[in-house]
Amino acid sequence: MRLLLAEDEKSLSKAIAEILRKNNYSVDAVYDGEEAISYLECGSYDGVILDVMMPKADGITVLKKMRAAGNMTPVLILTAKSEIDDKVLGLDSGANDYLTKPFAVKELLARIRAMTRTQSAQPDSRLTVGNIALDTVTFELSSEKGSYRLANKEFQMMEMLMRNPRNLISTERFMERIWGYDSDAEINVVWVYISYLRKKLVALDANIQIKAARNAGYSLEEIYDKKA
Amino acid sequence: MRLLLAEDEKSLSKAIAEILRKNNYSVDAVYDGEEAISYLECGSYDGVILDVMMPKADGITVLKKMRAAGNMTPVLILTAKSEIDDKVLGLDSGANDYLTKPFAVKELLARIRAMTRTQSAQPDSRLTVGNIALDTVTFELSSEKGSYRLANKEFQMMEMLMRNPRNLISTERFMERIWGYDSDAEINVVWVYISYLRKKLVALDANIQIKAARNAGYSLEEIYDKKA
DNA sequence: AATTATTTTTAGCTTGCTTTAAGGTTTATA
DNA sequence: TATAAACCTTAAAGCAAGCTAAAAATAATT
Repeated sequence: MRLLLAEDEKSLSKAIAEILRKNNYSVDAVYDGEEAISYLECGSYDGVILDVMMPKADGITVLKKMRAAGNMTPVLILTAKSEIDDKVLGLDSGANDYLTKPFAVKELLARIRAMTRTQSAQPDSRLTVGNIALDTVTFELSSEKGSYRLANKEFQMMEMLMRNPRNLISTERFMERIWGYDSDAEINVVWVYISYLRKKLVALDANIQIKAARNAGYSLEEIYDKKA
Repeated sequence: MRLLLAEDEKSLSKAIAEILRKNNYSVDAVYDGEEAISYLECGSYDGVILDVMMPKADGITVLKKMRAAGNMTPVLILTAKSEIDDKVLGLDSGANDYLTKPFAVKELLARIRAMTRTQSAQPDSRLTVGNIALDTVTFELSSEKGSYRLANKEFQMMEMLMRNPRNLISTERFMERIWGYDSDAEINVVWVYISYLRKKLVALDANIQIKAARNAGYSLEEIYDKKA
């Protein structure tokens, strides 16, 4: 599940991002409204968390822009003020929910779950590329040959790959998304998981493979000449 | 007994939800009309409590939509105004009962009991999965081997599992549904009840089991290879 | 008030996911 | 073709999630 977090206060942003990652979300963190807008233009997210007070473009502006552009991704507004005006403004502009700071972590998680469940639960429960399917609910990677229940990190890596087939994803991007910007894990860990995934793909007799592009990253490609 | 509570005023919603949970209902709380509609689409409830004044879609609209979709779950309308017009409007649209705010807790409970008794008592008095049955009236979990009377929390956990066999239910979802998301109980408590239930299932010689998916949740699965 | 039933916490244990480490392989470049 | 850097693979150590028994706390009954 992919989330965009737009919150300018760094320490709060880091704390939230870490919590979300611990709860198996892939998080992109941005620190101002303009950044948020440009991230929303390229990436596809399952949910967006917007602070109201941000430099360059406030949360409501970002929200209005994305709705105007036809982006219906569910949005949770964060606001320090609990004034009715702000709430109404947010909801009128197309927010799905709001939360006033300070908030309980549990409540944030519950609201994100509710928001993403209601809006998008059904459509992308299964990702398929080639003869391989990934169930985003049960974490099962399967083909007609059988299936594996993926572990967490493994799943997130495969999810990123399968959501962008043929697209190059850099090692740093994996690290940033899944482990977080300031994680002290070695880059090596990505290689290890790539290796695990490849082994499973072979066992599943997949007609797709994870191709490495030296110095650039990885991409999911179809196999045309299975010489077996 | 599963209820959907749609009430946008947070503090009131929390209070009602807590009271209902204390009275052995499983409560899903939502805070606007759209959420209510999408919850009604997926879940199956024994009763619905709808506030009239809500953002995005008011209670009457929600009610009309669900009736139009053929959903005959009993509905109790909550309204702050005591005007006849509102009441009539609600009942005309297919509500089973109404209550004007403020109301006495006892009255709310009595009305919910009455409403659910008349309309839906019959259909799902027994849930069965595999060789195991759960009586939702007497709280008895049974097989041909014998039966246990489950305690409250135990029952609610088993009910959630048996209503969605093979489906993954996250630990947080259990917490949210049964304890409420603002409960301060440790997540641990879910593990404890899972353990109790498993022990009983084994004693009942069940051909179903509760499977854990690390970091994801639990699911009720059939056992194919009982090696005994 | 005492007993019993239920719910929650505690704590030690087990399991298996995650990460590191270490040695191997490939590819680019001198 | 030698070297280095990037990448691959496996095994094992480290660590967190989950399990369970038992005790403590709370609620319901007698």
